[in-house]
Amino acid sequence: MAGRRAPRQARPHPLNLRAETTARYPMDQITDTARYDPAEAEPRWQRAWDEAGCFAVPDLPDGTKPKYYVLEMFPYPSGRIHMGHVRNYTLGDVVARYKRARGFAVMHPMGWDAFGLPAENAARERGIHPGRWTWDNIATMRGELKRMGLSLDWSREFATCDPAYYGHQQALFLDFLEAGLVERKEAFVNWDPVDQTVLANEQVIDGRGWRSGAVVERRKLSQWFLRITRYAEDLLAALDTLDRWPERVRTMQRNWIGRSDGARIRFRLETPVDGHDAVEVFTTRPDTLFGMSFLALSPDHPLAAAIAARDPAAAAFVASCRTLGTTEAALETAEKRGHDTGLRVRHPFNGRTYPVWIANFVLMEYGTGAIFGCPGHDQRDLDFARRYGLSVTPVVLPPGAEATTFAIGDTAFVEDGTLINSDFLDGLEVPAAKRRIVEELERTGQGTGVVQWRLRDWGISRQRYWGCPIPVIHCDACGIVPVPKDQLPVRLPEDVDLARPGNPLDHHPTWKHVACPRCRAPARRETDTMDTFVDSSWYFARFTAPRAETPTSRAAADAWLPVDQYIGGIEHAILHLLYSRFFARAMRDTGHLGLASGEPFAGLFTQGMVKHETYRGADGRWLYPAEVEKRADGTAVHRETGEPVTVGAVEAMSKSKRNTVDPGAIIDRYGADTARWFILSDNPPERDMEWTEAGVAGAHRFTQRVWRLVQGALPSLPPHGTPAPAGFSAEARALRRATHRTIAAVTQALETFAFNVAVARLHEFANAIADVRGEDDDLAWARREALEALVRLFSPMMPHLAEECWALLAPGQGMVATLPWLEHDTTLAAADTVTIAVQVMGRLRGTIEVPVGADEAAVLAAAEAETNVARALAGRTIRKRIHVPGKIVNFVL
RNA sequence: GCGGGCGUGGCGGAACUGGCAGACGCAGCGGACUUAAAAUCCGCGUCCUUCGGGAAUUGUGGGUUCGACUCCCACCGCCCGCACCA
Repeated sequence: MAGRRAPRQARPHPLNLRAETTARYPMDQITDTARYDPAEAEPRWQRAWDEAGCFAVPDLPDGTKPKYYVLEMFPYPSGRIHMGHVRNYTLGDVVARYKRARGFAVMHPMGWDAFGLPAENAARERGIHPGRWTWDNIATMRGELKRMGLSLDWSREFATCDPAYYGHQQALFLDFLEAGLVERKEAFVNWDPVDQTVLANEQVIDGRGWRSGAVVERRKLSQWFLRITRYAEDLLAALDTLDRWPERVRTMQRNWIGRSDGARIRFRLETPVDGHDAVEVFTTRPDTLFGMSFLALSPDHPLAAAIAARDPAAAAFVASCRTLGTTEAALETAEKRGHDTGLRVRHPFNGRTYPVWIANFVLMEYGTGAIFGCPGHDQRDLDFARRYGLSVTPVVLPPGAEATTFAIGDTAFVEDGTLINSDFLDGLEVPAAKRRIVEELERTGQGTGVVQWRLRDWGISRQRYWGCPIPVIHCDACGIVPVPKDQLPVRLPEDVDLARPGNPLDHHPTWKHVACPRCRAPARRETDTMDTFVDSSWYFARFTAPRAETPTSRAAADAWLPVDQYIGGIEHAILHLLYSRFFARAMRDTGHLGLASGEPFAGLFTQGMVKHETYRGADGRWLYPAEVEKRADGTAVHRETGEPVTVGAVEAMSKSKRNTVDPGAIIDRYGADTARWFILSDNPPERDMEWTEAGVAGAHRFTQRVWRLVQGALPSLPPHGTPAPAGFSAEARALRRATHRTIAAVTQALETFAFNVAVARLHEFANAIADVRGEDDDLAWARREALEALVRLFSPMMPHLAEECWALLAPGQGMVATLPWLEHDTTLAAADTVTIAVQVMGRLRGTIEVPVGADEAAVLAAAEAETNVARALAGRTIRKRIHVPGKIVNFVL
């Protein structure tokens, strides 16, 4: 999932391989044996965590600890992990490790979003079976993820392409079918006539298929739909309860669901056509009904089809609209065009008739596929009316305008005002006019007030091989027959021909031919597979009991759900998250979950992209960062050839621009902790970050600095667990204050996803520890306290280094991964004295150091006495003295 | 067009509930250590300075306040999402 729409990472360039690059990095030339060696230490600690089972949790928690479910969007197994994955999983791992230390039973699983088109493309291009390609990629990527030291419960791992997973998905489908949540209906699709397949909207580029280049047709096909619209009201309303979701994601979902309040109005046709004697339109502006000038049908409207059947000109017009494609972009750029059918409809109230047009800008998918045109108060209708010379009557008067002189030019008036030229609505304001006319329409049986949704049912049919088969059978006698549950999973056949265009399951020689489960007559399997978004719509529930015999184990699901913290890319703000919200409700209503709220993700965090500078060689070709050497003078050259390199813009890492950095190469060179620390330190995690070599090197310096700090201090430290001395010097008290303030600050930062702030506080703390030089017993004790705190505070971010330091500081005292989080001591964090800023007329003139809780008179006296302040005050009268205890003094003259 | 968000040094960014703007890191410059380099450590935002300090500065203009990065109004710029949605 993560990475399906996001830019995909490149295959590693040969230059990224370890043997090629590490020799250039200076750290390998260093002979200092005291250096921390992540390549040796990290795998060792990963084994230790694994053997101790630190991160495994049972399906049914024992109830001694509160639960916390951390989930990152699971990856699509595209080949190798990329920096986007590293960022995503690092963020989740910090949360998981922190919450574990805070005493929660933490569920933190990982799996694979393993169905999808790239596997079929790879099969075609390289002759590898999609399953083989996918499982190989999973093996590679699992190894790469394990090297990151993530605190995952790997015993829960699964891949969605495994029949052990998708069989349960088929069972869910059958339950949804029985509950009336699945529907088979005709729908328009993007049809590629060369590849003979349905294309997703994003696979249509400029009206052509992305692979074949053929002009895409709009074709009506029978498709399977999940009835997400049944939950539209709840999916919208419940957004208000998701207070730990980003506001913009909620806004995007609101727009997507798109509630609009309006009316349906019936217009009688003067001459019935083929059984149609009326047209129903939807409008949000029933108040403008008296400003009507025409009625327009979508080219896909049934009445348009009926007209086209009799009228070649109409048929030609409808056909020309079809070739435009269904992408929003294609519709947007299209000019408004129409065809006058010659038919007329009668107005519900004024007795007049108006022409019926077929117009290319009217969408069949929204409302009723027909509109009434009011050019005075709708820009689209106005454009259309001007083009075809249709009448324009203003019926809403802008505030302050004069009814006798007001006229519409090239801009429709779409705001509120007072109704004119509108019979019984005259004089009413727009909201009142809307209410009044709906009453009138309902009273006369010509219309009704309705709520219209933009959200459409979810078409899940895909004519693809590498997806979950839809478990139904088509029988000529019995119709659509569900596959009996005891025959699940319906497995994909292994032997397929992907070279032929069209649906591989459909032209498989034997697979689809089965006996009808009901009447035993020869029948055919459904050959469509499900949209891969289905796979990712319930995986979070399956993780709670990944080996259960049924899709979920109710006890496990109810114990662990909802996910407390979900983390992933903003590119899934609408579809994946909306589909999952729908699935949680549908699963609840079919008994698979107890989740009363229907909300699968209580908290959501969307991380930013990872970007990098781009480089071009002398010949204009893109170069990988690993091929480029930055010179001290700021110029860049090719490492091998020495030719100059042009440094371009910082852009999202992408294969096509080759501005990718291979995580494996970074771990080889610096270790996982360095990569994690850099990713967390650079900027706030919701923003896009720039990956820079200098930044990684800086992060790596810090790991070595910490190691030196601990090693250097070790000989002079009292043993772990030594009781505190009776008293502390001022210097020792200051260090302890720094320790306890840092505990408080880092805790606060981790709670609020301000990981970059946590990193900054830990830098400061390390500086503070290094600044303290004395050897007295009390100071040594405070230094141990500080170093132990430092290590434990950075442990969620650099877990391996933390273990390695902890083993030095407290040998035989267990692993940091199993230690509780530190609590700060408010008393120790409190200062004895405080620095107060002294202002004169709001300008800073000096600072004074006063005891905490000093009385106001003393503080003011000290402030006035400060030399620089005194000079500023000399010869002036103080009119007012402001004193904010512990903060500031301000003298007003 | 509608909706959401953001503007702070050369760069990424920090700043609690309105109280010392620029923490921390990166880059750059200077210094220490070294035969030298790397590594490491120290110092440095701008302008003026009589070296005490002073002035300007958080996109722009106004306002509230003893005091504004923070609150209010107007404007400018950038980013993201949606859109013939009737």
